[in-house]
Amino acid sequence: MVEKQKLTSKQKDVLKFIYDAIKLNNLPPTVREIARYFNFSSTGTVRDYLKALVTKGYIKVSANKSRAIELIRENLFSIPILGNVQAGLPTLAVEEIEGYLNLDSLVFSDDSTFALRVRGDSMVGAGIMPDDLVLVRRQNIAQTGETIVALIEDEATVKSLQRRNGDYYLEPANTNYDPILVDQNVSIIGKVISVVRKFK
Amino acid sequence: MVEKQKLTSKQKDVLKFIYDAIKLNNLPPTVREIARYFNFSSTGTVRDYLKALVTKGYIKVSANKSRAIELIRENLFSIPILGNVQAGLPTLAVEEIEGYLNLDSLVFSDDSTFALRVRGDSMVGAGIMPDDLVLVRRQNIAQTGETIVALIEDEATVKSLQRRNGDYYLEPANTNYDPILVDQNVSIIGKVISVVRKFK
DNA sequence: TTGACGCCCACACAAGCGTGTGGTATTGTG
DNA sequence: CACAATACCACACGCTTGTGTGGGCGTCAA
Repeated sequence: MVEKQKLTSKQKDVLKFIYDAIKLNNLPPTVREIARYFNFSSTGTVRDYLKALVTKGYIKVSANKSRAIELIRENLFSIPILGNVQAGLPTLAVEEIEGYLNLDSLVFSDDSTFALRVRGDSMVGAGIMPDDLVLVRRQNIAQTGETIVALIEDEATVKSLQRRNGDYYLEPANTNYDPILVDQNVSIIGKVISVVRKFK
Repeated sequence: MVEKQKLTSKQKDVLKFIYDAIKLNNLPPTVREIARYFNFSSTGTVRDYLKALVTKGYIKVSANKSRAIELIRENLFSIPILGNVQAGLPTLAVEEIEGYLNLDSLVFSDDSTFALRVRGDSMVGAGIMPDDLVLVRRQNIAQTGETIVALIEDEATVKSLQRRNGDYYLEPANTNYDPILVDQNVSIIGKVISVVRKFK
């Protein structure tokens, strides 16, 4: 990792303005927008600041592109997954980051993906609780062991697909319920690709 | 709830390109960059697409500003929640939609939100399984009954905060484990706001 | 005292850019 | 059938934009 050099307070001001613009407007400022804000009568002044911020490792600018100021930091669209958490830290330490939670596949889902609110407790053993939301990709086949959504006489249910003695069963994860034989009354709607639970 | 208008597949392509540009380069594309990517020989074509995306409520553009394309997150990052599922439908019927799963809070988060991979089975009773990801909002206080992340001697753990006889306890949701008294060795890191589990 | 650096300025230029104004063709709906 | 929407096109206008080239003044370490 490149050592970051110290900024002067004015350079910090400029960086903060750029940072705020990106956060608030989702759009980096132009050279002239920066100049206007700081009452610089010359765009060259801004260029000097940007150059300083670049050489000190705080931003990245692409040549000949408008608004092409990039903050050197992690992506806005993902959430860091922490490997471990340390005490008393107000912000995150970079070294702790194990990866990033990427919800891309959900964001640009086509019509074949939907969410279903879980009713009943037949899958609590698999950590799928009542009122959880399961994300389902529509498909009418599934593999053994997968968690699926099936339709039993017009009722949607979330179960695990299992095979025993050549027959397929919808198996609950709760000993209070019995497995259901997959026959012509049962159709597979889709496969559960994710479980999401929100707390207030 | 505002009805979300459908996009054509080409419009979706354009929207995805914009989304990718913002995500990858942290910079919305210019009209001509979009035209170049799709081999449009006219910028007017792009304007037509942008206009369609605006009127359908997916983006917002500011006049006379370069790259001023903004994603409207509520629409982009949501998935329909179905109240019930009907048999044999290749696509979704609008009447079924109970609401929208908004992943906004997950996708766009500030620095105070992070994800933590759950280790151990102490919360399986609450549907929080090993290897699940919990989304945590940093805060050092919590209310009784909330699921929290606490630090016990430098080890992060997910538990339910409970109160008994004037004392606070970190209570597991697994009878194999005992509650832990909240004393000076225990500090609250944050509150679990969501649980996400992904299936391959 | 030389030079690097921070912090400003003026002016100019070519390319970049959003927008305006006009088209054509196809498709689906009332 | 008319009409709207979609999906493109050409061309031009004028503002916007990053960049080039030049300068000045002050500070601080070598």
